[in-house]
Amino acid sequence: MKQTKVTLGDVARVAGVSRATVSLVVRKSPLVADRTREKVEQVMADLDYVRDIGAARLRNNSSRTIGVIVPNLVNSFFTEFLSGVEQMMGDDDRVVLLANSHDDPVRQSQILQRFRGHGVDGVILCPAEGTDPELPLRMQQWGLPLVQSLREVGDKVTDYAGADYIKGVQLAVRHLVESGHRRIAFLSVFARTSAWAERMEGFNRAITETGAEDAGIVEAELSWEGAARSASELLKLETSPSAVLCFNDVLAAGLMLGLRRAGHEPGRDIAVVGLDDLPLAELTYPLLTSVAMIPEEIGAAAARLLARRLLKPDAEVERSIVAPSLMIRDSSAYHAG
Amino acid sequence: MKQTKVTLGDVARVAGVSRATVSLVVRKSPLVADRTREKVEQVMADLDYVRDIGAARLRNNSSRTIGVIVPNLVNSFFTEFLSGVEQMMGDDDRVVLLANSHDDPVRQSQILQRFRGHGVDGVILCPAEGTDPELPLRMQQWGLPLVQSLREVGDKVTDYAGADYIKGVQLAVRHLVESGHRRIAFLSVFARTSAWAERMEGFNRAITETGAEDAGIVEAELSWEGAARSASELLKLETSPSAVLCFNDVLAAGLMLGLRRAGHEPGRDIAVVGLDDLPLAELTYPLLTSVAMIPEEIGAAAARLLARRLLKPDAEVERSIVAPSLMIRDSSAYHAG
DNA sequence: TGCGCAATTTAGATCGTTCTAAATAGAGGA
DNA sequence: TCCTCTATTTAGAACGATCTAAATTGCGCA
Repeated sequence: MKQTKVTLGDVARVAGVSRATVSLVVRKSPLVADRTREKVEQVMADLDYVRDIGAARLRNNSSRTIGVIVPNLVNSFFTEFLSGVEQMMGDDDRVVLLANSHDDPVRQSQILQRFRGHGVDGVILCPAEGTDPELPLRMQQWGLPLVQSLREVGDKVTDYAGADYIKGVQLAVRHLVESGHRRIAFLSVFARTSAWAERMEGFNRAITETGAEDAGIVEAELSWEGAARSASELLKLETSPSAVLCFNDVLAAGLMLGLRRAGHEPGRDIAVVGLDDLPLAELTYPLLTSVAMIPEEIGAAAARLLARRLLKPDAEVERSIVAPSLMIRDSSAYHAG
Repeated sequence: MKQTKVTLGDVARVAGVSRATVSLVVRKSPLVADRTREKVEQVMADLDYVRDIGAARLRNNSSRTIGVIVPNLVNSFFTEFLSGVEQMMGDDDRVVLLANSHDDPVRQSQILQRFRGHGVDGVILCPAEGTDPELPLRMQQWGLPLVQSLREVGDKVTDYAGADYIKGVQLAVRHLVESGHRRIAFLSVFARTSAWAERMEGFNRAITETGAEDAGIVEAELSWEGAARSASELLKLETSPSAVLCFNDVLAAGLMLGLRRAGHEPGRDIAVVGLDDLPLAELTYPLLTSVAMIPEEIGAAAARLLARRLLKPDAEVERSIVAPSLMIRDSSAYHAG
């Protein structure tokens, strides 16, 4: 049933050369004569030879495999990110080991151990909430190249690919202010990640810069249901905000739902702005004004950073920050009242 | 910089036993004495030993790695599916190699070759449109266990995990008919996959069964923009359908958008029903009536099937079909007129 | 004390590839 | 013809685990 695998040795025997020569052909070495190469390639095709990358790695330490750890696969932000990584790595003939930490640092370390055992060449990590800031150092000691993305722990000790949320939040707030809004609330999340800190920083800066009023910060669970439930809390704020900026589009969409349930029409009675510009921003009603972060591009950038790091392990640490752009739609209108 | 890796031999030397014994401990064999086991485990912890799974596979042919190929990562149906696979495999201490075929059979074969080279234990495949029906046989010849999921090529020659779209479509149509709709159109897609065939079959059966009128079939590109563009075509049907059943929720959401752009209010002037019940079904306006397929569960089922197949390579072919359930919301109302 | 038997442990070959160091071939020059 | 290069090719030892088959240990009992 299970026929024996075709190995280098088989190819060598049939082609009448040594294993070493076939190995050179496989790796496209210029050392081998054209006639020999052609012959060997012919035999490889005839026998349907597939090089065993695991065995190769044992000798030369490159598995052409990288690991990616994301905190969830539900938010399409992460899956688009993943798509970017996978695309770029595939073009480079590398393969992606995927894992989901569920935002749990313990699970995350288990995954890293597994990845180590599989001999991945490097890791792209969006660190789980509560990740030990020492993790990057530990990984350095393991000799495991690391690129952080979307979130970051430690003090800029690794390569990093992300979006400029400070700028992104500023764009959103400026737009609201320019549309006439003065009292702006922020619908945030419980999780204390660098992604959270960055948005908070952006919000505070933007409020100062524009002279608008910080109408209060409400925290919700990171799901549309959580956001919908928080609508009442937002409506109860004694500042009665005329606009709510949301941590991301999932929250924004959920909030619009909750507002409508509470009898307030988003985009008319109260403005809602999201962050990330997920595809769903164009499917909600009213269409959601959001700040595009292009996660696919961030993923591709992370992949590029890792590829570079693998090539030059001692290169200087680099950061790749994708610029945000505001997508004005219908949810952010201002109606005096 | 890169310190040498800790190997079985290192552990053996420090613990004062042979490599073979350490190997037995690693594999939790009952053959080894308790005292020895404890000692070895202590040393493994002290030295931070990580077993090299690639090297192990070379000898025993199990990489504890499986490959998953999906046709895209944008539709959240596939990412939830993926999430189910990853979850189940992770619990089983296996790792997932992820790849995106972009619905291109050529790319798909390249990926399969890569997977072969990496020595995956098996593959979960959602075949790209236009996949050669012989593929499963070829993979069998390679000795590469295969579970198909969500789509299928060949004549039920492999294990398969999917949803019952025939039943799902029937549920949707019956619901529409019971609500008073008589003229029902179907918004389909260009791609001719088994997933397409199944829905068509379901639609035809349901029309016959309920005695409703097949108001026409319109095909669109599989994206919300494509669906939005197709709205005018649907509105031009001389049957003037009172309800449109859509291939999936992405199309349904896009269609609602297109209808509104054309001045028709979905859920009032014309009913819209989706399939899959993606999270976005609860974020659209009006809330989208849809048929839940629980992709995460399908993914888990696919993983279970593959695990079983790896355990018993000669077991009979098995199919695991998740039952659909109708989620009635606001988009499917009937307003006489 | 010596033997049989089960419980542990182990030496050494092996998986498929790459690397090192050296061998061989071929071409041109003296 | 013989020698020196350069261009190709190769034998054999790695890599880190597992497997096989055999060796060792220890215990109970005659």
